Amino acid sequence: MNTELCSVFQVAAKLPKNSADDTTGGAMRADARRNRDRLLAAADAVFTERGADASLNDVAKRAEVGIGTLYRHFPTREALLGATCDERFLTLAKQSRERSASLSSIEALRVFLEELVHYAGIYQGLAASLGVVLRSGTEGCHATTAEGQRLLEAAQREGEVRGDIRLDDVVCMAMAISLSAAQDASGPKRIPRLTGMFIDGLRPPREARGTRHR
Amino acid sequence: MNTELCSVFQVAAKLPKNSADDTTGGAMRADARRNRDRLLAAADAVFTERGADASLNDVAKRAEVGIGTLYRHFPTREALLGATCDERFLTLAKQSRERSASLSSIEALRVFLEELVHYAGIYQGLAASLGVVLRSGTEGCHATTAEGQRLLEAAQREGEVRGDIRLDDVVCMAMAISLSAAQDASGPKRIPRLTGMFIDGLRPPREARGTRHR
DNA sequence: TATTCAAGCGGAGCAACCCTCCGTTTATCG
DNA sequence: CGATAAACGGAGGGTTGCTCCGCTTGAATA
Repeated sequence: MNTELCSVFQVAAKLPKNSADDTTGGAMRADARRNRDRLLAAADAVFTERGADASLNDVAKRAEVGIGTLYRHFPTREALLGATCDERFLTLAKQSRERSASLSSIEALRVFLEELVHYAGIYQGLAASLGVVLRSGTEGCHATTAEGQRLLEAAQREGEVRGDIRLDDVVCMAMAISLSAAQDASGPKRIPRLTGMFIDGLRPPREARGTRHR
Repeated sequence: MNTELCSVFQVAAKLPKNSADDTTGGAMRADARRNRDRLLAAADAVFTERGADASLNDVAKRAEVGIGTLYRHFPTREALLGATCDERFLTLAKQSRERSASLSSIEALRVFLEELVHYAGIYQGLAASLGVVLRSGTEGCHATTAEGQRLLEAAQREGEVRGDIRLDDVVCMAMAISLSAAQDASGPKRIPRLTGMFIDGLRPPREARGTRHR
């Protein structure tokens, strides 16, 4: 069915209480917590190595955990993928917030887009569902979209980006760039150039540009 | 021509002689031709119904043909997908050639991209493998990539598109737009805007633009 | 510390799918 | 009408997804 691509992360809500690094004073048994963490680490390794559709048996094996345990913690592949990426998106958002203070609005947006492209490429095949992923509502994804929205609006307020651009459009760009970069060995080297190019495309006609730089 | 273009046609050789509607005075046995046609019809039906990653056993069953026969005619899912889309891509290329005579180079490229996005959506989930499908080597896929290359080079010659853009990049844009549009109900309406946005990103900085218009 | 039991574990096992291999059938040609 | 090579078909081996259920164990309680 088509749901493979689109359903990524929809299931987010069903996950166990505590996120990977938790601290939500969990009612979770110690061995369960341990296994969950091992699974997340193993999943990250395996997905990195073999792509987002690697065998879940491999993940369980690498975690030295029964396959049943994997499915109890993460009822679907999407749930596992979601939990695995969530942390990363959390740090993406956080780092962007810190960094943006010392950058111009358009430059902050550019770096954000570039980072998004990188994150979309951490697992082979993840880029294709990036849009849905970000809409999943998990903590990290929510933080990332909120940050992107913030940067976009700031750039628009300053007249550095056309007013009719939406965050979805930026996400779509990230998908395209990531897909393009994944095609051949020289891809990664082209990311900054492609990113800069498309950010340029977002700018308004020169005569109408910039309340700040004028 | 440049090596980039070559990558688009790499796999071309492996397919059977005659394309879907053939007329290449085939050395193909009558039963083979018949089965091939039935397979194409069945594949189109099944892919339409269940998406581009439907079971190939189902396709064979619907065609009332052994699974071995399916694989002999179409060694990979992409080959089958490519052959199934072949006619459509053929018309895409043809219409683009006709249309482009009365359009500016950049506008012709924009419409081509938009059309490509539409074609990528005929089967649910086809967009995800659009790049591979276009490389399947069927006549229509070849015609479409050739046409895209032609439009791209024309726009570049006129200084309307940056020289370092490759056809692969354009295909990736189509994939991203199609995937993005497939994500929600309002998607299709956003296709023209997204397409325009990407085309804008392809243009060179304004001061360096256009040998023709000025 | 000993007892208790639900939460958690693990992996056998079934179903679905992909794809190959090879014995059988048959279209075509002389 | 043979002869023969092309084409057929589906059994079968390998992989993966996911469930189910008997066994293990953490930790609450006394």
